[in-house]
Amino acid sequence: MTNLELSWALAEMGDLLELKGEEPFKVRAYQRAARALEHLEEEAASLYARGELERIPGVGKNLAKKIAELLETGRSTFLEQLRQEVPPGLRDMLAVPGLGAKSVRVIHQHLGITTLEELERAARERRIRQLPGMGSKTELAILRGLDMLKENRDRIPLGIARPLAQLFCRQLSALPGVAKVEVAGSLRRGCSMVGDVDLVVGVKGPTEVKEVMARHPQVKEVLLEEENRLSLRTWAGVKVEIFLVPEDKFAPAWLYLTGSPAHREELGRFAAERHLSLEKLGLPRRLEEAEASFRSEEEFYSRLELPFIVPEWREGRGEVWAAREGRLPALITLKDIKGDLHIHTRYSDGLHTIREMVEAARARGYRYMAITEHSRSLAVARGLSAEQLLAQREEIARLNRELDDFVVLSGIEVDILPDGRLDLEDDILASLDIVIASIHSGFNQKEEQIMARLEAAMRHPWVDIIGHPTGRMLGRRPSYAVNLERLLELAAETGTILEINASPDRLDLDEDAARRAKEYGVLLAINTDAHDMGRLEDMWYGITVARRGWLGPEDLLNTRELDGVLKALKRNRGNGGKHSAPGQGNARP
DNA sequence: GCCGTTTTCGGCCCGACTGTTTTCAGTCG
Repeated sequence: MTNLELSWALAEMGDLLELKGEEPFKVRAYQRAARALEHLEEEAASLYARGELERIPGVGKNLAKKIAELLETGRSTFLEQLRQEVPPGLRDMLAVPGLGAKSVRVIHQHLGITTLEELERAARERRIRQLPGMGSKTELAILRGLDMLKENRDRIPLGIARPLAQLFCRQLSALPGVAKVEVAGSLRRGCSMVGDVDLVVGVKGPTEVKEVMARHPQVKEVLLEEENRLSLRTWAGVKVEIFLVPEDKFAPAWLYLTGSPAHREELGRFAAERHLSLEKLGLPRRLEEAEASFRSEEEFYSRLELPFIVPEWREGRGEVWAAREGRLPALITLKDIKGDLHIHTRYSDGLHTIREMVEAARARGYRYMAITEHSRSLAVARGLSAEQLLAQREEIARLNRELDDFVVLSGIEVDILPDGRLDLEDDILASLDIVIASIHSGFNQKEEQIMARLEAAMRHPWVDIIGHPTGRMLGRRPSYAVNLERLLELAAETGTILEINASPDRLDLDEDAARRAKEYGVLLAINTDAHDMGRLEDMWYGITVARRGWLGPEDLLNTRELDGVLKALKRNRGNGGKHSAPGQGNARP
């Protein structure tokens, strides 16, 4: 059993315990362990083999036993018992914004409701408002929340779809008769939200792919089965489409299934101009018509005298002609990234120490990183006071004296308070190497107020970067009332860098905003906002956003060497290009 | 249920916001 599956199991136990009314700290212990497993460097199975499960942060004797059972048997008697005790639909109800475990319990106990459908009916029939502690507003909030869920139904964030796809790919690759497995569809194109997980399986001879997948422990039901196609739904509600193709037809099928349809249309128009037809070049009109016409996508594109167009660009936004005319940006890859400028550690709400995060960053080949904890007002994240921040700066200075091939920048993710002030004094901000300013409160303010806060931050002499500029949480929370054009205008005017927050929960700025930013000449930084070592890997998601936004390495801050990064910061340009000396209280630009 | 540079018990993530309420409970970040 993989770490991911263990994590899912523990998270489900946590949810079910919470629905049972267990004490919050116990529930949190399960959730914390689930998170730790999700991003563990090493497979839990090998830790188990060495008897070291309890080295996982948040895993003690009890959880180690439960994990061991899952690893040994693939099952958990505890989880199965919980599933018996708590109706499964209650867990779905937790996903309704505004509904927590307490309310779900009240609703279940009084009305016997166990599904989202029953919940909606009860709300429409005004039966929720009669329950203790609930009123008409709660009832309306539930209906609104259900609407939002429906909108997002069958839409999964990339960050959930991708690990699941990788898991299935690995397992399918190991089956006899399978030559090759790849992801296709919107997931391969790197869309932030995807409808389903499309997998293309190239087969050579008899295979049991369909049989194995139909009884896979992650699979809840088989939606459709055809000779060369299997459609599934997982327990987590993700739709998975598996397409079986003969090995020699793999490339055309993969190209076809990757899409997008708009890209295929654009290719068609481009081909027509040249009196060619896509079918004759080997791209089928329907999957069933795929022939063994080319062996790689590169080969197909070259038949059209085009350079290879990466999946992230295949959206029918003019990429074909741009490719032809050499107007596509240089392809950015993970190798272009020289450092990560938004990192949390145990000082605030991160999981690992500065040293551990540094080691993880060095292992990725980075040259630098910025430690940017939350500031004081974000108490939930144990935000740092000025004193704690200065102590941390000392530790960073000591570490830097030790390191000869890596630099740790001392920074902060300072809160932009509801009134537009920053959460730390100017002289503190001035003494740091880099300052990210972010909004974490007052999400419901009107556009005027939100923009006034962002403007104040961007005009602030010591704010270098605006973190997750729109505040959206994918599939969970819309952005606050940002006027994007005005934001970009201000960023350009003030020389403030905007973040592409690479956390798959956010992807903020998104690809469209990133593309607009480039037009405004605004510099962008891809930051992971990592709270543990494993999540440094989220850089991949940020790269995907950048590619889809047609950004090249030159449009980004952290593709530069450290010297170039420092020179691009507002604080080091406003005063004649001199780097600010820590603690000197530099003159304002 | 986890954890420990004062602890093997008693903390642990706190405060704003909202709605349902006459003083607070639940949710969320």
